[in-house]
Amino acid sequence: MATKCARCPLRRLEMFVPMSPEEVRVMDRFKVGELTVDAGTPILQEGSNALQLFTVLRGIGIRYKTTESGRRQVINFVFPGDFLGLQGSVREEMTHSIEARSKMTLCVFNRSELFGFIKNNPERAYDIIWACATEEHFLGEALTTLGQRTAMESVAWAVLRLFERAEGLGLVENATVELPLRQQDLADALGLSLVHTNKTLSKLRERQFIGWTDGHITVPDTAKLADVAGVEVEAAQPRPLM
Amino acid sequence: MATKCARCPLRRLEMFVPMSPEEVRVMDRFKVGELTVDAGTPILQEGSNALQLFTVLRGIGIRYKTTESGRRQVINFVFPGDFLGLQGSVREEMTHSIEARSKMTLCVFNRSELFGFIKNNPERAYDIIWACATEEHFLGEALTTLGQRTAMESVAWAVLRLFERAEGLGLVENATVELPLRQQDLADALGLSLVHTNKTLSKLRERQFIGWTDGHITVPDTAKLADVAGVEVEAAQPRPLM
DNA sequence: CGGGAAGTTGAAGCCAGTCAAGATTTGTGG
DNA sequence: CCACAAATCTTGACTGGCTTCAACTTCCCG
Repeated sequence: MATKCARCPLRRLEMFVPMSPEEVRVMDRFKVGELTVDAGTPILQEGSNALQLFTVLRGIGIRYKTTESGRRQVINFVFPGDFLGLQGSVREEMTHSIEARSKMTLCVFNRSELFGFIKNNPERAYDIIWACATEEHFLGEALTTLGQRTAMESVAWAVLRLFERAEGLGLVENATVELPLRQQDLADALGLSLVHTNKTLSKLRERQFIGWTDGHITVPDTAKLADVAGVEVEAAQPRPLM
Repeated sequence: MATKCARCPLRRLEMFVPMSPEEVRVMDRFKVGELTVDAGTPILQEGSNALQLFTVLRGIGIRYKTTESGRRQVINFVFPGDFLGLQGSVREEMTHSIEARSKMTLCVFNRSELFGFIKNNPERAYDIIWACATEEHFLGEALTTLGQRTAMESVAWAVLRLFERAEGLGLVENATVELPLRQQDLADALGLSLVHTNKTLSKLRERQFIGWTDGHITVPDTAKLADVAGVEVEAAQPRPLM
């Protein structure tokens, strides 16, 4: 049985902007179902023209593109509250793929109803714009990382941002998150080889800036890690939840 | 005297989605003025909280971020029809700067009126989402370029995409565009050193894939250049014009 | 207990960065 | 209109951070 939006566990989190009961009811009507998938399942495919939009309720995923030469670029990591499939709805087709990294639960919406929904709910249109602008901000930072930072700075940056997102979602206990990511995912996100990513992680571990064992990431001091990365710690901004 | 939207030279171009006369009138009321700046002028600053939104009417610019260590990452190039300052309107502040590379003319809108405007014009909300999703698509491709492609592929990719955008705007004559970009801009966009960018451009010139002299870029055969870059030629999609 | 996926470590080579100097173009004031 | 300065482009030589190749370890699951 699908979760009622009013009972959505995410809405209780401080990081999400509250909605009025009426607004929640509207979301409930827009929602057409729920999808649960296992780790490793593709959710949206590059080049496809999916009929659905999703919001992540539970679980972690990755967005990635594949080049003609068979290499893979991880664009971003997907966390609960993220909105998936907008590109496929607004443009002709998806330009990246999304795959589950853990078991995931997704709220499903009909793409064909999107325009009508926006028309009647301008606040939600604004929320979508917010999400999109935020994604753009992140990608700009990622681009700067790949273009201008050393491997050491890049890895520190990526671990920091992952940790910060998890923290906002209350997934951090004892300065530790469980994230089912492989070193290969991180390497592909940063444009580094697996070998070099591994060696860089080792150095960061050695110097006690991070812990990364067995899918558990520890950051004892985000300020110190931010310093290694050459960036500022980013305070979690309240975000809208669709 | 500010140009009336009904007489906007961009609207005549095939690449922009037509608007009804009434829609154009609404845009005209939203527009509060026009801004003309010289090459080199900063238009929006990273970290600032600008009160204005812009649409580019004429001229070329660059978006870029600066790192703490003083390096510069060019995020994207700005062309006529582009919408500027959305991030500053929706989020707390701009996360990148925008600077004119040629003399530019911009249509000015009030940021404070944006929400009301969206509310009353859901088609425009959809257009903003479209623009944002398209930017996201581009940034994903840029990320893939920096992360996975060689210098030769990267430079070919960048020149190709610049050329394609210019072509859609009717700026290409005899397979040539005039773009007031320095090699340093291209280098900073691709995360390459100026020296290596220069040498790579030389090779592409030698092999007749491109011409780049004196701010004039020539691409005799986009398909061949796309082949070097390892990407597909991207057909110009019709885009909304605010 | 065997096999595959993920992580670890060492060694060798190269792509791209850095340093340096000169050529060419552009701008500016006398 | 010339002279000088500043910006941009070009080319060569050297260096090093990261990639690639390869082997080994650890962990898990049937």
